[in-house]
Amino acid sequence: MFKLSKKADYGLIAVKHLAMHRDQHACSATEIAEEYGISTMLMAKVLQKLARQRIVTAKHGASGGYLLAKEPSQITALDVISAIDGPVLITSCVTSHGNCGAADKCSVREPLRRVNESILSVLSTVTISHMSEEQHEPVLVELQT
Amino acid sequence: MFKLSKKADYGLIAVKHLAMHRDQHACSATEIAEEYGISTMLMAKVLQKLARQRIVTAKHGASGGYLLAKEPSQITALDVISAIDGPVLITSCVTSHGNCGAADKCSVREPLRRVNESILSVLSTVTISHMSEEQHEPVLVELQT
DNA sequence: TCATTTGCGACTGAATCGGTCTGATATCTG
DNA sequence: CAGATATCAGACCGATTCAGTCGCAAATGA
Repeated sequence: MFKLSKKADYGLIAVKHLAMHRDQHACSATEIAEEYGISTMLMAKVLQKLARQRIVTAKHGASGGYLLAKEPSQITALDVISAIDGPVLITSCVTSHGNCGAADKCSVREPLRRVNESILSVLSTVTISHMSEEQHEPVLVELQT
Repeated sequence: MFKLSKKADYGLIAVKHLAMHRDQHACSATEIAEEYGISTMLMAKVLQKLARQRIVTAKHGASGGYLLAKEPSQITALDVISAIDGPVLITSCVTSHGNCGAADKCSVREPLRRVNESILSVLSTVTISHMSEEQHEPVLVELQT
């Protein structure tokens, strides 16, 4: 298929939540999870991955929690998704460490690579602040056909 | 993740192959599968799905096979992918028949719906003839942030 | 010191996916 | 007509992936 994992979904929810409650207290995983009716353990796991990629910063201890590490306008959807699910590659063959066996025969690799680029471009154009605003100005993304 | 299924991959390969061998004989599933080193059974299954969606037309019987049902410029990557894997929905909640339980709470639904639109737009801009051409003129896709 | 909270890895059950097999039907060829 | 060649449809299986859980360690505030 062609779907976001639930974890990536939860990651976006969490980051947007943090963006909305910025400059207030740090939000714990439990707090965010309960707000949206998501399993606490799972939300914790998601936030840990975001912290490891320096998208959010963690504060240990009582009354600790998470805070955004950057401005909402500096965090893209691609940042969040790839922090949780790894690099976004629409084809299985164009991995970093090796190709599929029929690489030389495969006639769709190059076109798909360009489609992949375009999707990355879409995902990195949408920032968390975009996702929080109400008005939606159209942006043009260049697509190499 | 965010990946094309192998079947969709094979579908694109097959359709592109048919586009290149158009106006010649009909290509059988076996012929295409062997050309690219793919299992015959699997390629047959993929072509059946493409035939059911009227992207290719099947010719039964000896020296039969498949032919493109439309011009290569009229077949988009989205057509092929959704014929094989079903509708392209990046979020699991925005299905046609029902929402996730936390739909009212979920704050990322609407932004993700717009991202989904943009991806559909990218995929439906790329046609099979685009994927066969050598030169690649950039096209601008509108992205509703 | 103690409660709270993150960090990390191991684990499990379920769902999806890649791929195969079987049998039926349609059609061309000799 | 007989047989070879193809598509068509659905059941089936094993492997991988994914969602979600658990336990324990480490950090930190009260």
